[in-house]
Amino acid sequence: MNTEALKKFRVVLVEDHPMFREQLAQLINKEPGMTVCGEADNIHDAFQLIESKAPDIAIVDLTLKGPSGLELIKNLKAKEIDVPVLVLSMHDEALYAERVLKAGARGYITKNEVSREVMTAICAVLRGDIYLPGRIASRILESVALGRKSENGVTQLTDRELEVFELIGHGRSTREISNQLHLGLSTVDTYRARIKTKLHLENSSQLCHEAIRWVSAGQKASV
Amino acid sequence: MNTEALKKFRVVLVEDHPMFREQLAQLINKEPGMTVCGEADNIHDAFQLIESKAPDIAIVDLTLKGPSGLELIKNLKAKEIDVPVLVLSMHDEALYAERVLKAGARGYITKNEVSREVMTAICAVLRGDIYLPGRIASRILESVALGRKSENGVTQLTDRELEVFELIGHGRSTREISNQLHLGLSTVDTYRARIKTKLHLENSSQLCHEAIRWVSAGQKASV
DNA sequence: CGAGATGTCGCGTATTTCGCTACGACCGAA
DNA sequence: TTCGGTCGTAGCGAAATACGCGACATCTCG
Repeated sequence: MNTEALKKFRVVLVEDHPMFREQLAQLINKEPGMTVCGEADNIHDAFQLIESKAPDIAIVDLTLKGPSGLELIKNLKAKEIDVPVLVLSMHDEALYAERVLKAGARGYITKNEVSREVMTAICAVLRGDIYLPGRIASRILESVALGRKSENGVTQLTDRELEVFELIGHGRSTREISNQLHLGLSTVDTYRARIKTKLHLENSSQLCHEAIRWVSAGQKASV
Repeated sequence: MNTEALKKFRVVLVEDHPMFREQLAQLINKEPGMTVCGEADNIHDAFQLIESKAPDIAIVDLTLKGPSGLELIKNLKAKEIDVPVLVLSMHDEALYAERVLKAGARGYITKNEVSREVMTAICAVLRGDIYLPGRIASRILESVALGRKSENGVTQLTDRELEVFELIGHGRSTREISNQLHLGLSTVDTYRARIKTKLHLENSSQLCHEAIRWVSAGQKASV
């Protein structure tokens, strides 16, 4: 409207559901102090966009077609492009939150939030804060309180554990793994248990789930 | 605006992502000839809502927490509640479109559409037409034309089986699935068995593996 | 040296899987 | 209309697996 409105916060959206992106853009543009300065639906375009526009904040969906938003965050960090990232995810899981935070994101919200929550998060991140909904924050803090030495995720697995983890990710059963690795059944079982502990997984379904995601993500995810 | 606007089309929304629902509601209410007359985030509430309000159209998300939107459509049909349903799905696959159409829905669009496309679909369904984006329509016709013998795997799963398959793909255990779907444990077990047979899978590890592959591939483009 | 991490394994119980059976509803072909 | 097939639902019992606990030998690092 007037000249003083020039100093709006500039936002980049990275989200591959056009409809969702559109509405998110609308939500942001409606806000007097903000404006969407670019949109992308894959990490390649997103990277270039962020590099060229240097926005005040990037809102990134975690599950894009192609490489996930996590990659984008890591790439940005690797290239030392210092833009605060707010992750918008479909997954209501502390595990993902931890990873993206570790990768350098400044906030993690899910698509289950109402838009007010989203604005709150955006503002917090713009202010320089880190934003996490209480539900997820408490789960993360819990695991930290339980004596976690920084390193989250797969990095803290021992060689053997990782080996087993990857075989699980390839759809092998415990028995098959024990044969393939010439180990006792119970040994593999122990590894499974330890992996579950380290990765904060509840049961074997989740273990399987994470292992497969890990494997098909091509390992390059979290070095 | 004026009195003649009284005869607005009344819309019910069934969608469990608050943010998305909110924006969708706004989109509809912004339209002069339409108004949102109710919202629900699960099929139980949705059913009662639709029964009591008798809207001119229901826009239903396919993937809700609990039983899927497909169930809702079937229930409505079973009770002979005759409201046109427009399905809004995350999946860009003819597979789902076919199923919901067969169940009685009058339209199928994905969250990949821009909002104008959504309005187009709503209007078409209100007019009594069946609406399908060309991309999906052609794929359906194609498979019909091909006589349908090809049946590559997942296609031949029944609705229920597919539902279970997807939940497995999200890392849910059999127990969790039975709770979520309000089925007996053994029922879910039967579905697992049938899925394994149809997909030629040896054991639960492979089932899990395939399910997760399917789910994570399903969000992106398709065949 | 001693504490802790790692690789290896077993045991007993709780849970899950798996193969089989079953049954009503529905649907299409004979 | 009857027969055979599919679908959704569910139970049962045996076998397999998961899970929590403990154990012990190395190895490594402070």
